[in-house]
Amino acid sequence: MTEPRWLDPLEMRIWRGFLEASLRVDQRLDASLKEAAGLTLEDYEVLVALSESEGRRLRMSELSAWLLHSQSRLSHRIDRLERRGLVRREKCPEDGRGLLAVLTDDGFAELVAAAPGHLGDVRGALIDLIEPAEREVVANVLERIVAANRDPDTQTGIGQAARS
Amino acid sequence: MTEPRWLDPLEMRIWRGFLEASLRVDQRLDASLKEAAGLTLEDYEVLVALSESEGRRLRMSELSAWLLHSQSRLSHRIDRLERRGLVRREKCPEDGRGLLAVLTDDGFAELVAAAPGHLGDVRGALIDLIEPAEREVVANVLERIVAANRDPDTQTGIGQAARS
DNA sequence: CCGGGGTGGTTGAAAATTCAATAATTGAAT
DNA sequence: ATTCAATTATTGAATTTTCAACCACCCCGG
Repeated sequence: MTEPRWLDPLEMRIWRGFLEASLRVDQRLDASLKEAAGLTLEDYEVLVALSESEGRRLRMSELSAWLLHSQSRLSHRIDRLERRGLVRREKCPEDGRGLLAVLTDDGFAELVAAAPGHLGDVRGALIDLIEPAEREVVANVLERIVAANRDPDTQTGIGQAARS
Repeated sequence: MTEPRWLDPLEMRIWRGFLEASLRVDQRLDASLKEAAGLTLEDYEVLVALSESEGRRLRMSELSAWLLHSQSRLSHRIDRLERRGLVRREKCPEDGRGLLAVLTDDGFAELVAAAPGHLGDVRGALIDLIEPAEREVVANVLERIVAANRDPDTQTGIGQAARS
């Protein structure tokens, strides 16, 4: 109950900026992708993950972990992509419980068609806005944030972990 | 049309880091807030916006613009908050079309109760991870990103924005 | 071989979001 | 006054996400 240390102006700029930048970049990329290719940014990420994997296939559980989504959410999403013919499910040979999401040729083709435009959006919305001299700092900060917020919840003194 | 310039390793670290950091920070704050106060991060943002406004009230349209949400989405969200008694609607005296979302005393109390814990989370998940020497750069970059992705018009010229 | 405990994934219903259509009001032009 | 276009917000249906229950299979100990 002690008086919390409030955010000073610089900290507030970072916090608000982070929140708004995330939203805006996401909204812009999503809208652009949807209009140009009929794909959600999430759909696109699914296709990317599969296309970069051995045999263009991935276990459902690995894919959901990579996407930072629940298995249920992924399952429904794959349903929709499968209905559109961009992905199909295959039984996992090594583990009878498992399923593989496999990128179809159609799916790969849609990815290839969408990629250049999307790449341009990523540059326009984010990358080209960061000066070369700033890039190393930004990359390091982002990676530190990712690491600190990775699942192993028992994070280093999060200041207020003592509140079951 | 031309061969797209792919992302180099540093650019890729930034892009991936940005995407993952956004998701992780959001998920963590949302989970923490939900557990500690029964509020979504979005609910919380609604209460904050109202609490900081004249008379703790705001036009629906202003609120939705501030939150970067559609009016429909806000309307449904206010339905839920109103059902819980944290917010109520009032007719706008100056414009018969308008409605004001007004923060109730209960709503303000919940905000006050949730704020210290949330503030700690924001520090733990984001602010404290950025070295003092890095902060100015980070704030500037984020604000540049926000500005470049603000609604005005679809800066279709993906190549690059205005070169000053 | 059999029985548990744990993992991988799906399912369906509930909750939230999006999308298109609608109603009410304003401001401006006729 | 009256009409017309634009603005404000809500509504309900379709889509998507979340949540909890569930099934099938793996692994391991008896």
